[in-house]
Amino acid sequence: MSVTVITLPGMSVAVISHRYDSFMARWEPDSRGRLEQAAFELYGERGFDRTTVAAIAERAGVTERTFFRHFADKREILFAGAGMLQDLLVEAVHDAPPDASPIEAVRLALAGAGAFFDGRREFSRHRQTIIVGSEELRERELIKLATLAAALADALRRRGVADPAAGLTGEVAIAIFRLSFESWVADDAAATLSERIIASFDELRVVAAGT
Amino acid sequence: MSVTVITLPGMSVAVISHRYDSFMARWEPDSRGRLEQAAFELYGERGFDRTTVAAIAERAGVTERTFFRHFADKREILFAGAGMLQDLLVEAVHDAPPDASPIEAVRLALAGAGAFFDGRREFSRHRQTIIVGSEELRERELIKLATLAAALADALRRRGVADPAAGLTGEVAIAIFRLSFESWVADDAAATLSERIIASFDELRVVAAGT
DNA sequence: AAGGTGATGACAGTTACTGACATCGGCATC
DNA sequence: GATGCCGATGTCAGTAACTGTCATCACCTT
Repeated sequence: MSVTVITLPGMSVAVISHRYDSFMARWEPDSRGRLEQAAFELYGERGFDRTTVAAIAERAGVTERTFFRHFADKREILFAGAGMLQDLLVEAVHDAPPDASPIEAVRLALAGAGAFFDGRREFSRHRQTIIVGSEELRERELIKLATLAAALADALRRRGVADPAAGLTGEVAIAIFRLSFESWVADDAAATLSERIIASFDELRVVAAGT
Repeated sequence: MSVTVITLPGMSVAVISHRYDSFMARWEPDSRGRLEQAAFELYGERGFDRTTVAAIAERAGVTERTFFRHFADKREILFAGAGMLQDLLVEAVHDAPPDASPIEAVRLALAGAGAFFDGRREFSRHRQTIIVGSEELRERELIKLATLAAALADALRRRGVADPAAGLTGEVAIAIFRLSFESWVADDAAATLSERIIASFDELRVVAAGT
């Protein structure tokens, strides 16, 4: 049997190709996926702080030790998909038209990523509710975004963007993503994430000019 | 005897006015200051991760329990002064000329705060070395800065700045502060923090215009 | 059939943090 | 100057997040 787990921010799809195992394996397959689901449920039910790793492991039918073999710590289970978003954005920056300015390159990348989230609004909202309910989780979210900003800056440097501009553009891009994302999950208004991102870039131009 | 502790980011000065106590108090005074110093030393010697709270408490001559009465957790001891920087900046934004644009207001505030740090470069460098050496500490630093960004945005709203602009300006200001601070502690070049901050705002105008 | 491998369990140990209660100098009040 | 409250600390037991180490055993390779 082969198990392929596709993980996106907070969401994982386990593609289990049941080659119809001769009989039964020693353990239920996809313990990692079960852990993710159990954690997501429990964090939603009781909140992150009042959920123990023991409870997650129990619901998933494994031991605590197995939890820590799959996830570095109790928070990381909610961010397992962050690497994928980063790859997506870095690639999009890399693939932007060669003559696009730095800000234009990240604008295109973020708008593209926004489209990805637009189909997952309810899920994103649930996840965001969990995260904002815990200081620890917000810390982890911030460091993931900071890493992302650094990766974007690197992608820009590989496009030939010089250094004060590359770092600054990366940081600004992430700030815009964060603000747009927050307003998108908080509002019930119709605007999509992509639209909000694009509007934020316009707003940035106005704000930055006002000196 | 009266003990006044003046705390700045990572640095605390205990002003002990020895009114020459009748005799000796029950414990050595300023346990909080001794804890800060012990922690700072040990984090520098062994790194944050390999320093236990027990070791800090022992060097400071108190019990572990006392550590946690003064500081919420092992990281917070390095950030006890963050509130002061925030008050400084918020006040500076509040006091900016009424006709200053949002970006101009935060620019003035940050440049002023930069001047404050300029006299503490070696100390800032030491502290920064400790922080970048630990993922946990970087997380804490990021959430402190995010809080600061929110406080700046609030200060701008009180100046009458409308909402997409206020939030965005706050975030951008903090991004600039962070980048400038990092380059200031990393470089040996002569430029002061304030100068770097001002240069970053100029850079921002150029970057943001390039759409 | 033999042996290697990978995912898991079992279990003991460390460390961060919390709650509850005891202690006792200093100070205000009487 | 005796009484009593207060605030900072100590003491101690407990919880929960992690880590290191070794055992187990279905599966795969040879």
